[in-house]
Amino acid sequence: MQSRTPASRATGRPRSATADAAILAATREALVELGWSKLTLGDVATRAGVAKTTLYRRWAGKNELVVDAVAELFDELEIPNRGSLAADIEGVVLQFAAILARPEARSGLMAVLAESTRDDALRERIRTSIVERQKRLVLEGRTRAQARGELPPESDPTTVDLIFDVVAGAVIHRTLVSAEPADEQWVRAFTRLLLVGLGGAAG
Amino acid sequence: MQSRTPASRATGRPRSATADAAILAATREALVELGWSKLTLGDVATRAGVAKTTLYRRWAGKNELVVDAVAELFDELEIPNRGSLAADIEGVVLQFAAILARPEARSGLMAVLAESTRDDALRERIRTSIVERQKRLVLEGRTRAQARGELPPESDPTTVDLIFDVVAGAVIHRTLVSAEPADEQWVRAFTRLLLVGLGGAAG
DNA sequence: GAGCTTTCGCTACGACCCGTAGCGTAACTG
DNA sequence: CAGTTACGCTACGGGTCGTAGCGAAAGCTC
Repeated sequence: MQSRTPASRATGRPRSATADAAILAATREALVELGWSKLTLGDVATRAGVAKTTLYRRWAGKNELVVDAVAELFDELEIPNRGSLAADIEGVVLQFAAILARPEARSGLMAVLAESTRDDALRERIRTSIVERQKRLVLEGRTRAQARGELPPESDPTTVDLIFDVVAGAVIHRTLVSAEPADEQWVRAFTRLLLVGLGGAAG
Repeated sequence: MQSRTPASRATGRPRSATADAAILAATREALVELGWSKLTLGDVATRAGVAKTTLYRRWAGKNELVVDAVAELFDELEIPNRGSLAADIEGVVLQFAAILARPEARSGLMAVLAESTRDDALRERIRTSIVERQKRLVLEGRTRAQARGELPPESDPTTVDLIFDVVAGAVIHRTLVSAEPADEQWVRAFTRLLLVGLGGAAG
């Protein structure tokens, strides 16, 4: 998850785990107060109570640091078992929306995504530490729905990717671009659209 | 569209329209070569062949400049009339994906969106100059589909916003986060999902 | 404990970019 | 012509970057 040397040496003074947590927390705090562009590593170091050099020993730069700081926010996501596919979708989308409503997630996530368009290593870091880990939610929801008979037992792997892009993309666009809350009403309408399509929904 | 004084004065030396175009083109060029974070206004000025002070007289900062530079890319969007709602959607989504495939759109758009989470004026600038102008495509497509009898003649205004978030969000997430091309195959699958929903599509 | 290794906090540094001020010149109006 | 505004250029203080060097601290092995 971090950029330390692959095999941790058995000898010498070990790195402080407390410092790691303090730095990541300070990064999120700075994201809230300053946003991405005005966030400086020197400021983060001061907030965390560590030296600037300590920070540079662990992370290559601002991008990598913010990815790790933001990734922790998404670890709490779980898909609830509410008895129906529609209810399960609504539940997980609301959780996702709640995370994106937090300012440290908003500015941090979009900024590192922007940087990742020009940095393949960074994009891979984002994919493995944030994006790909949440696809399990789609897989789990589909498995449950198939067991209930709500979805055909087919299993095209590209369909999972499509659904993930649609769900995550819609929520992100709603909250970060349109800047409107993804509240219960919106989530219900979105879930209905996702399940029955434009033809079945109110046009 | 730019940050000049509201009423252009009748007296004095007029601002060079050539310089405007050169600066915006230079900004896109710099976005391609350097990306957002390494783009400097001094460099843009040099590329455009103007003085740095000239640039600061017209734009308040990097954010506003990039918004204008990127906004021009989206003006070419049109929804084609292909005879069916599905074909119309596929056509406009492919156009949208083609724009997002360009590096100057990728890094520029995401970066200003990230900044807009902490700057209300910037978000409003993005909404009026980029986002809101493309909602006409959804409205136009729906009107056509209703005339063809493909959609009920209802007209819930929030549905348009929902569809826009779903379409734009999915394409953006596919191209910028998943980093996979929104090619014809993907667009066809997405359109089918949008029209008939999860129940009708292959699960 | 002694000795080794690595991390830590601290200071200092050159390099770069920021955003603005000041100046003389260019372009356009009445 | 005078008046007004934009332009190119130079220069500046202020801030951040990322790194180097130092002595001290914190572990591990013997």
